[in-house]
Amino acid sequence: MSADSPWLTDEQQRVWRDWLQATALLPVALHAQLQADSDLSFPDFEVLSELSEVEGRQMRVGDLARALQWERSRVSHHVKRMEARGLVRREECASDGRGAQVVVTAGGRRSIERAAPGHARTVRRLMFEPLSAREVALLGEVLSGLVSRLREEDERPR
Amino acid sequence: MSADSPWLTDEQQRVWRDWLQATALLPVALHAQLQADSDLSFPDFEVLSELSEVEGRQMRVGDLARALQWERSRVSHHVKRMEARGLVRREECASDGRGAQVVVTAGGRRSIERAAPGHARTVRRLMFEPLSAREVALLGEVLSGLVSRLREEDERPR
DNA sequence: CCAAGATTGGTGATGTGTCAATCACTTCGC
DNA sequence: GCGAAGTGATTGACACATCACCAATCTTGG
Repeated sequence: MSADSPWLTDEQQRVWRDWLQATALLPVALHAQLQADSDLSFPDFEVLSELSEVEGRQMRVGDLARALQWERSRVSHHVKRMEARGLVRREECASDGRGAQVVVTAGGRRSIERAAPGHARTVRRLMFEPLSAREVALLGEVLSGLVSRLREEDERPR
Repeated sequence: MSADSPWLTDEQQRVWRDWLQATALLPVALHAQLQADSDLSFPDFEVLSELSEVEGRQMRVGDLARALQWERSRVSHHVKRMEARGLVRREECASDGRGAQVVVTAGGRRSIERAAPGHARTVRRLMFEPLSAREVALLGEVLSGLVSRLREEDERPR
């Protein structure tokens, strides 16, 4: 698979491997930190972060899905598990009978407050502090280009 | 969570979001391409790639795990599923009674041969071709630094 | 008003990944 | 040789993600 078709140059090959490695290992590191400081998984943390940023610490399922860029059903499943662990609560929505509000519980709030500082520190330590300002800027450009290509790709009728 | 503790600068915030986005969307794009050309998932593809590179297209479970940097049990589960779909076969190992060889079947070989060119094209198109040589080089440096920090992190007694 | 269609959220099935435990075999120290 | 420890691989339980589908509700054109 390396000689027959034009695969990747050696350098590209190295970069690609490192990309795969990094994208595999970073979640592991973040998960480990979250577990050390709290009982949250990374997805739990994302949900609670999003909810914590709004007035009342609650949000409709669909809005949460849009904010996180998750599928609705993923939110639904995940919220169910989080509810079972007492991190959030579901409430009926007054204005729309179909709707559901996801509300952070006191326990959920405690968890994310315990987890957040270490999480921030870990992201900074692993990802940003070792980079120069120029590197951060360039990485940003590369990633934002990549993201926009990936979004097009995603929209694309197949 | 943004004002109280020193979280991330606005720029870092943006880069971080794009990182998360990119690492979420790229697998989706690769998966879509693989499904279009073959019946393989990305992990299937990784397994078959690794196996295809060695003499006899077969490997011990543990060696496969090391090559892919997967947990043994992940390999075991995954190989079982692939075996059910006729992509690989397990064989007893002659030299070590505990061991098992994972062998690519004819069907597995057909699948990866159908999938590989499109996969390579997709990686190049999305990841590399839009980047300048300098960007590739810099991305490479950033990633390899990140990977080595993550590896240390992973070793670290906790 | 009301039937048709869209939207919201949830469910079950399936595939995937981790962890802890287990089983079978090998190796090592005596 | 032989028991203890180590190693290779599998398993089961669970967390997570996606997909296809469904029920309830809302909205809208006639």
